[in-house]
Amino acid sequence: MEEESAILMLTELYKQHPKHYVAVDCSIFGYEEGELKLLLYPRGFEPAQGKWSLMGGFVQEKESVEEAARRVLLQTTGLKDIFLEQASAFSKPDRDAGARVISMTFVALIRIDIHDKDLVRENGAHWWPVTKLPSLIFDHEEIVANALSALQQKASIDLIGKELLPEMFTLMQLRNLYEAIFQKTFDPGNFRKKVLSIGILERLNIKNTNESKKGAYYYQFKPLDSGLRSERIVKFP
Amino acid sequence: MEEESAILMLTELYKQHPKHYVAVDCSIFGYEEGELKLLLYPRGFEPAQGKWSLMGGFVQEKESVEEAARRVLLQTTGLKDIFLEQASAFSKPDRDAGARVISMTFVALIRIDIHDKDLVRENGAHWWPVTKLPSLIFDHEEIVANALSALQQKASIDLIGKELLPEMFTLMQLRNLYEAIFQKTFDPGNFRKKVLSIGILERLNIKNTNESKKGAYYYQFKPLDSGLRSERIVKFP
DNA sequence: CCAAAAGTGTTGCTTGTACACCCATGT
DNA sequence: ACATGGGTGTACAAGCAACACTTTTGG
Repeated sequence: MEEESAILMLTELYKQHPKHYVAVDCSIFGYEEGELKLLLYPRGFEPAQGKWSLMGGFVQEKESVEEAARRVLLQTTGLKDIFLEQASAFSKPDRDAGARVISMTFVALIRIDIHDKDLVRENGAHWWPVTKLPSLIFDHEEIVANALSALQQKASIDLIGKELLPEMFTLMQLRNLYEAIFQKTFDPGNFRKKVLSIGILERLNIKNTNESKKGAYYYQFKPLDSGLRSERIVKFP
Repeated sequence: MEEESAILMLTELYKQHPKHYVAVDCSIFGYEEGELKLLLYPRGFEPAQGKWSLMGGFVQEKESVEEAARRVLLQTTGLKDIFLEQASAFSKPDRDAGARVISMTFVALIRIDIHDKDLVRENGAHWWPVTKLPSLIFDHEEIVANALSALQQKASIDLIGKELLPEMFTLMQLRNLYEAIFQKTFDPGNFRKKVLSIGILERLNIKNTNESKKGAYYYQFKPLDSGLRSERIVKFP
């Protein structure tokens, strides 16, 4: 009773303060045809018709911002269990033309080879190479720049690829992914040695003979439960 | 006109969604007597009376979350122009007993030697060594853990100290700060060489003779405008 | 045969790390 | 005199970058 009335008082205290719309905006990255790509949606209505936009949505009453972001991703790509990480909050009072909206932004990594292409097409969405992005709505260009540098940061600490590449991949494919993320080339020999030295890749006895004459072994990430996955890279680029 | 009515429609669209209280919670770090300390406020009322809490406040209509955080910091420490950086958002629907509150958290670094001690005392606040923190309200312990690792991350990329130490400091003082942040010792000789090799410190012709028999030169951070401050450390700990 | 990628090896440079060592001085 | 921190030097190991070289095979 004591306790309950105390909470009531607290609730009263809060009422002096304004409430806000809270949104999530997701920078959804994928990798295809040697390029890092971003999933964008066209705006069908004014203001800013014709401009492109990150996928987003509003945070509802009984969900955390992460849950809201996962809901949005499921709705738009049909995928559960994808990599999702908080980036920065964007909150300038006038950042959205419609109303004051505080946006929590996320970085999502998706395997383009398994997402629901029909669902994406249905929404009019399009995968844009990050090197040739169109003009974006509101402050979304700033959000994307922020997401990209968060992605680079992550890629230089952890070996990513599980989230963006197919189950099996060659070391050249992994290197091309890293070159797409950092927009620079890596020495093939050194890249191979560094990546293998981490010890989280497993060579399969299958070769890819499409992309080279000699044929390159496929690799996969060791299963998470298979004992020792040290996981850490000290520094990448 | 076209434009205005379009914005009206947009505003209508937003109205389907709930609004939320948005708060900022600041992990305010300082350095004193060889220890890294966190500024905490006692809760004078139920629920959770007697527990301690981070300094926070609600985001108002016409301010960004950063502006809200700066406002809170000014109110509680009397300091403007302090280092402030976003950490993570915390948003579980039931994280606050009073109501559903979404909290954006920040890391703030302040120089204990110049903050307004009276103002802090007035609020009943207390500087706690991070190694001996009391029990905190709600999810604030999780927020602090997150802030601490963000601080370590930052300290390993940039040379911090300007934000926490007095204008002039000896290299031992700087090393002690880093030892407090990482909770490990650093080799004095190696630390000195590494830090000086960055080239952003300037030796003064003044010696500190209090803390050692021989006396140690004071250093300061080179003024920002003095040409080349490369600023980057590759990796610290 | 030749181009192109796969895969391995070598070498030199930079960095980190663990120390040893002398210096200055207050107690 | 000696303990304490200041400051410099050295020696070894680890990691990285540049690049040479061999292998394989489709065109």
